Amino acid sequence: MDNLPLDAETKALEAPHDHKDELRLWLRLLTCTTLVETEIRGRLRVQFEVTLPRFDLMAQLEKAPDGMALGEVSRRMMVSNGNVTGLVDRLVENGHVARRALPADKRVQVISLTPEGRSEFARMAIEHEAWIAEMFAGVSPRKVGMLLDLLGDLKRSVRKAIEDPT
Amino acid sequence: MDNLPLDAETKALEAPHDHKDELRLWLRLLTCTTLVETEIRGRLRVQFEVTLPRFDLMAQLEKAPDGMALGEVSRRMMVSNGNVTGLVDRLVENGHVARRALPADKRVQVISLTPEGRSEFARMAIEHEAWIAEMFAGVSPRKVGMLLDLLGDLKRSVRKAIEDPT
DNA sequence: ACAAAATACTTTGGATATGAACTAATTTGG
DNA sequence: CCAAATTAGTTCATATCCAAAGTATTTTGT
Repeated sequence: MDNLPLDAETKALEAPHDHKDELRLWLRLLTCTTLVETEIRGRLRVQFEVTLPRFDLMAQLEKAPDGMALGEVSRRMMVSNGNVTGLVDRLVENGHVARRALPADKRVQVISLTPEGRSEFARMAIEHEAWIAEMFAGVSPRKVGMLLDLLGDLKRSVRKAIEDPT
Repeated sequence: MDNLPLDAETKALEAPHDHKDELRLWLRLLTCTTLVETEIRGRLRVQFEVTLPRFDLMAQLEKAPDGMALGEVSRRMMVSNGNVTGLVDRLVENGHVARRALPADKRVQVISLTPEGRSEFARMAIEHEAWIAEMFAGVSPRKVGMLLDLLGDLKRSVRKAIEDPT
């Protein structure tokens, strides 16, 4: 009934683990993200009367002083084009963002922070960084470094699985 | 102009790092989560015509054979009460979930999977686990274990920061 | 007992989000 | 050149999502 040696060898070679740990890891990753995101969302709303998606969009623009095409924003934020259109509409309306058509290619809308948007973002970004530091304070710098590395591996793995036809 | 020894000691004692790594870690965490979430959402839609929030809710109910109060679902999913109300409405409508009032406390709505909901979820859960395994395949089991530990630390740190008045 | 506080959920109004269909502008192939 | 394909955004319908206000029910304090 039992031919243990063969089984053991098969086991060792074929790495039979059942992926429960991977599933647990995914759920834990999601929990961490949701916890941080919910807290940040609330603080941004209370202290700056801004939503998280708007803050994220402004953060993208801060890194591009010469402005950025909507499609580029959409790719970087990993959200749909239609989503960005609406987000930008509201940010233009409240004066944080300016949009201009590119003369060379009239399909392209380039957006950038207005001076008011830039200074408002600067205020928010300082607080935002402090909030993250506070929430991550219980993890040593060494462990933060390890997490950066390991999540880098994870990111590569996920991207590969998504892009490859398999 | 420079009293280096003092500065150096102060530096060492007061942990002078500037939290840039923590910020990078947060952004990387968010990227990983978004990548996985977007892919899972798409596959659930194409292969099972179900949305991710509905899948998540059904996953909660699967773990509670005797049903669960709406508030408990809301807490576990970390979403608002009103959100759950609408989600359950639609899941009841399509026959995956049943709701009943608790006789002992008429405020409480207990929901549970219907037989159809349970078998449909079983089909989806098998695929779902395989998708995660596929996406995480590039990370060794050892690193998966390390990530589980480190994200456990992170989760505790974030929870502490959120709950404590500081 | 019973008014006040707390609890469980629903409703409401507004902001995200998506995918698909659509419009306008540019590139490409022949 | 110019029709066909591509590209960049917008619009549309629908589904989340939240915070705040509202409703019904139960518990509490006295």
